[in-house]
Amino acid sequence: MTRSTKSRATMHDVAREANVSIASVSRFINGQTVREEIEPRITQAISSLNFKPNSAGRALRASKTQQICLSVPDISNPVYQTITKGVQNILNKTDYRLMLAPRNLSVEENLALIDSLDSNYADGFIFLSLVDDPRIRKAFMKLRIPAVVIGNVEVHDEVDTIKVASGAVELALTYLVDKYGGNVLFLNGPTSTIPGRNREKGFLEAMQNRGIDGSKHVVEAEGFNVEAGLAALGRVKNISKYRSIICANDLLAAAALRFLSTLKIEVPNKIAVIGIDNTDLASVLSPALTSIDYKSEYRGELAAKFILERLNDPTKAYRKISIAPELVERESA
Amino acid sequence: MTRSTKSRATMHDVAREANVSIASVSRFINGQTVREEIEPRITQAISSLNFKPNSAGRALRASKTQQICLSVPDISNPVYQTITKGVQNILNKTDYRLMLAPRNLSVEENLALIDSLDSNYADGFIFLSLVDDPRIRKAFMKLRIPAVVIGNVEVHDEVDTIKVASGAVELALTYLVDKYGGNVLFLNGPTSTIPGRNREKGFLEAMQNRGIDGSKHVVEAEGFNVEAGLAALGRVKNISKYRSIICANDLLAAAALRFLSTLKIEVPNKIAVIGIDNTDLASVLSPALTSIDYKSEYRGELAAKFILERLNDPTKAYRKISIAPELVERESA
DNA sequence: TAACTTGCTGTAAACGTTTACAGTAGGAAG
DNA sequence: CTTCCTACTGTAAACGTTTACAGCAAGTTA
Repeated sequence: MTRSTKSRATMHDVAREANVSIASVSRFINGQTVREEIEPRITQAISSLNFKPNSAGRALRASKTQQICLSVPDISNPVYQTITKGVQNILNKTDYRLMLAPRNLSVEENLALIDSLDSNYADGFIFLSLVDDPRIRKAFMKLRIPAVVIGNVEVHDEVDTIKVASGAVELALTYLVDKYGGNVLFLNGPTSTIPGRNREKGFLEAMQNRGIDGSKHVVEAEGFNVEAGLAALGRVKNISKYRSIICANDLLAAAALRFLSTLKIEVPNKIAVIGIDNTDLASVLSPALTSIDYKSEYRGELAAKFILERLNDPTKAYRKISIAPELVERESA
Repeated sequence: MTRSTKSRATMHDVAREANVSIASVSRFINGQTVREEIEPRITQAISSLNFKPNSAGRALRASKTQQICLSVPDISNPVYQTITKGVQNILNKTDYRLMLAPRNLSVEENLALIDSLDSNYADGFIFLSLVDDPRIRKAFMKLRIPAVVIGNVEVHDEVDTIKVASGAVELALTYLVDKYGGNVLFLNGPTSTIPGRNREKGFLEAMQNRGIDGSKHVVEAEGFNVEAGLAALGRVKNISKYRSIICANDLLAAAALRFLSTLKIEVPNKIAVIGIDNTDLASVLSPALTSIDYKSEYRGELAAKFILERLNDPTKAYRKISIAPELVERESA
């Protein structure tokens, strides 16, 4: 059992076998009409030689790689998996391929990534970042391929952007206050990240609107993950004075559920918990997590659509989309 | 604010600016030694022209794309995310890029994927599949690039393979029987999949060894996910007669935890639960899930390493690795 | 009939690299 | 002095496509 070894057939071979010019073969493959008589000859030659067009040749000549680069900050966070899934949903229907950029990028690594896109290995770029930096802004200006930005990182105006409208925390707070009263703890992620800053701002404003100084009711985890969440909750003195907890993402909410379950504090009877993102995780946890839906799969789909549309028509006006978050009620609140 | 628009500098431009031949530029870029005098001239020209080598040109001439294609069946399953992460861990240290193939592939779509790899858009292929089929076997024979297979899908011998040694279920069963006695339910995924078949076989044999007919204690979910798991458990009559549940993966275990929590059956006091895969999910759930570690991140890393090593040295002997599963004790058992 | 138009064809020139090859300069060895 | 070697250089030919262009046959119009 040995793998076939003879070298690949090229378009020239197909042309010779079908007794037509290489140009006709190319045109046929790319869907242009050719003389009716030669069509079957080409088809036959292609299949008998098992010809597959060479991507590099195509890419070089046509300056199109048929690849889209997606950069997600952290593949361990289910929200990015869901976004990736959305992107795939769309790309898989086309003949574009998905390239996954490295994750966990520092500012410098982000710069290197954006820079490297100048090497023409992708036709479009979907960018997410937890961090914001003037240098990233600057690097984006030099980018020669169309880009879509998901999230609140600021770059220049000539990109499509997809944000989630502010007010997610307000939404959660309204729900909780109506149902359980005003005694609410906010479990945030690191404020060194964009979502951390925004969600904290959302919480403080929402509390402000109710005449409460929210800053005394915030605890900040060192990461958007379970471990950091548990550690942060451990620092809260007398947690049972709270009636509900808003968590800045679903992983932190999972931490809250574990923390409370360890203390035998019933959810939602004693303390209610609400997450943000509404990832797949929400319905996996027990009790199932009430969460603010950030429509991540949809945002991924939208990003992919925007890129494809712009590749089709580069003159299109740039779109700045804002998605409305929505509360999805399950068991935890 | 407008993106720079003039066309990219090529190696010719760099050569002209540095007043050397294009060959010298190429050699310098690829790390060969050049005359000491011209080195700074090239460096200077590259940075002043902001030159980045064109991937397509390189790929075409050198028949190397610097891309590895990874095919995972289902991005929603945390085990595949973890494998992906492992692959990234290794590739990100090199100048290879990661391509993510479409997910949820039927046999036909798998065939098309394997076939398409003939288009030279990737230098190597890491293959995982839930399904097995003689046609896949056949398609693999024609594959012209090195491949690594993760899992138990059978192809030809000229690939590196990474399996998990059988005995995972035996491991779980021994642990449970020792601790809680022999009253064990097995919550399996679909037996139309390779893991479903293997894990059921493992359970039946392990029970057999203890003189028990395991087949009466198996319930099969229609998918490896929470919803299917809940539905399957709903079909079990009088679940409280069991003292423990082995679940064929962590998602099914999450389903079990939710199911039991709804019925107010305490875990592990009344019924213990054990999962398989030991994904990130295990430590997110509450109670934290005891699970059989399949070392997915490591398997991903290994797969990437194998591919890279083979690309460096195609004559290397093919490796058939078997990883020993390991029980990781947490709270649920 | 002539002059256009339509619809297709093949030739040949790109696209931006890498690399085989021949050439050269300078030093070492005889 | 010649010969040989070492270490580098530039020229030019690939790699496999797409596509501008000119050519041609057949059909349409006047």
